[in-house]
Amino acid sequence: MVSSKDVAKYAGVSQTTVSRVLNTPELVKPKTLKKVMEAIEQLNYVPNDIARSLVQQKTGIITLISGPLHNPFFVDTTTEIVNYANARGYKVNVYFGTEDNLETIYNSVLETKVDAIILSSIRYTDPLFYKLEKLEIPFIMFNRKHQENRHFVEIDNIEAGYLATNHLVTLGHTDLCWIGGPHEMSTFFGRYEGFKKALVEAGIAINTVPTFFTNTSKGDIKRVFEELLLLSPRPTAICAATDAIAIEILNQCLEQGFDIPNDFNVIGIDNVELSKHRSISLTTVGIKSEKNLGFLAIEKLFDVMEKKSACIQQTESVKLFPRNTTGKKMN
Amino acid sequence: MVSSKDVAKYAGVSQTTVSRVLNTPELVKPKTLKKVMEAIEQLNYVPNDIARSLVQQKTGIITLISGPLHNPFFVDTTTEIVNYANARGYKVNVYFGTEDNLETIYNSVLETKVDAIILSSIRYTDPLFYKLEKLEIPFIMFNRKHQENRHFVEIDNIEAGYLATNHLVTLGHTDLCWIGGPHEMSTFFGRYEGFKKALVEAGIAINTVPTFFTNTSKGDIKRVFEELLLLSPRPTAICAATDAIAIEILNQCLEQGFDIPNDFNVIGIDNVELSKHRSISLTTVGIKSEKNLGFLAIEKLFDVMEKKSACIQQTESVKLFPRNTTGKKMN
DNA sequence: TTCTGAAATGAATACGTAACCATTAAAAGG
DNA sequence: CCTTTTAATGGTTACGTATTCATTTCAGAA
Repeated sequence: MVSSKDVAKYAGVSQTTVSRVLNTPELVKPKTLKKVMEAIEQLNYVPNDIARSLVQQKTGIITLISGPLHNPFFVDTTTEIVNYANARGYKVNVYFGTEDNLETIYNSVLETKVDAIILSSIRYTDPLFYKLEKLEIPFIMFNRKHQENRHFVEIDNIEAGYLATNHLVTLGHTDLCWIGGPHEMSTFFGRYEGFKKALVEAGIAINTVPTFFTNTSKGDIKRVFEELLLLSPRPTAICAATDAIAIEILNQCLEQGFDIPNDFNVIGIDNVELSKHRSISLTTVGIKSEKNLGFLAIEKLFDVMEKKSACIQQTESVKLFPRNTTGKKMN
Repeated sequence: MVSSKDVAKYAGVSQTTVSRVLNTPELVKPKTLKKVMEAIEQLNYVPNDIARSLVQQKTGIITLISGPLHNPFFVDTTTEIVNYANARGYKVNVYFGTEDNLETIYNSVLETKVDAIILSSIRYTDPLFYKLEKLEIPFIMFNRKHQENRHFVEIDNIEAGYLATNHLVTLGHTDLCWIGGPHEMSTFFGRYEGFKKALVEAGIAINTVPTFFTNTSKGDIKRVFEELLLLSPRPTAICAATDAIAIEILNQCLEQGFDIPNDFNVIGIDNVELSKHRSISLTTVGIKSEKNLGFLAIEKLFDVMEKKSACIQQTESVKLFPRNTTGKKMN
């Protein structure tokens, strides 16, 4: 491998000068500059970014721990995060966390020198949070947040759950049901709180309403839907905690020959890009901002990296996006 | 930052011994081992992977240059590639290439020390290929290939185009049309060749068949669809070069109030996960293997990294996946 | 007890760069 | 022409690890 020393020797200058040519060319005489540039060209020299990282104590890498891409929410956020970071000259180490591999990922990440970390997969009481704080590098959580209430960008989950549920109530549904995920995640917890709040307001007794707290894999949701079909009275409206769940419920409904929204109303939360596709056209609740949560988070993360902010605590307001999976209840 | 030297001092041993504790613990006396382990614990020492990379000349990083995730094909492949590499202990630097940023990405990648590169965005005559060969690190292209015909995993694009077209012909369609992308990409080129081959066999004159070669952004496809609606005779069957195109065509059809498959038959190529969703249920042609192209490629890349293979040249066979966007032509 | 070989440890160095400090060359001022 | 600045360059070191080679320690055999 050809190093800056080789270039220096070839050009008849010191390694220091070669370094200067690359980093502060205005400090080197035009004639020497040319000489060195030619040597670089001749020898096909490429600076070693690892060595640079070592001496500068900065890697130019950001770690992203995302949820899996079969959840369309993470398709949207990963896109924004990676593209934004790249545009700012950073590389992005991407991980897709699931139940199984999360511990492994955390260990790997904690042993890797990076300039910042952005993650979504954290649980409300996750000990990882404290390890991240110990690392003393900027980090931010998007979507989910931690009980310590620091370093996060989220949507107003309670309001989101409330708006979604309220929409169904307003359409005349009284037989609702809830399909959510584990309450160790702040998103599922908050959205369910909103669900209950809307039920109370509507005068519906919470204990009469079927609720499912499930893992969010296809198989799990399929099982939930099968259970749901056995309920009596059968719900006419399904409130899903995320678009990902809602979209898989749609899949199951169609699979079984049901008609949406006539047999079931379905509403989600997140307003993912895919929900806008005319084949899906999912009614949902999502962030008011034009930018998605991933974008907002990475933007804020850079603020922290540049010391413009110290600690991010941001909750974005939400609104309803009515589409074709919900409609006035027929009798 | 606490280094192995600090640990050494604290434990009263040499830095060499600390290094041994981490890498070859069987070579160090149990008593010393314990002493050092405790020091590591006490000082909260984490090895610096950058320094390690520098001395070992290997980074544990693989670069992935993928297409954008709004193309569902890359959702599937990115998932497999990242997860496989992670499982094998590698980190993955992810880039999403588009027309605009590809040059920038290439430059960044060429200046970054990594252990291997996997990419899909290459053009048939892309000079990048030669630069990659010069780097002398393992690399592989998936989906698209380069004119040099080395280092790739692809599907049989000609056969794919042929099967898709033939399916429409068999259903009784005579007014076909083709929507593809720029022919500098081997995928689009090959699939169109298959399209023509099937037309010839069906006795349809190629010059009577409308063809669109477009960029694959939503806006571009919308424009194409609007043009298509003005054609006379209006095509009854649309052959899209990729599922991504097909799915956006579906979106446009529904947007305009058309019914699928009655007003238009639509077929894609790639058999992406999303095409299986019941709301989409896209007829398509895809790889016969259970594994997707991304998985096959990353697997092969590891073979190369481990010197099990020198140069990959793999073309996977394909088959038809009939679903609900095509059907017998009604009169 | 002494010798021999293996086991355990340490000292020095390399990896390739940027940064700091020292030095030389050139330009400006009297 | 000499002095004083300023521009341009070079020598040396630090970053934190793994590796190579040399040295010490120790157990077992003679």
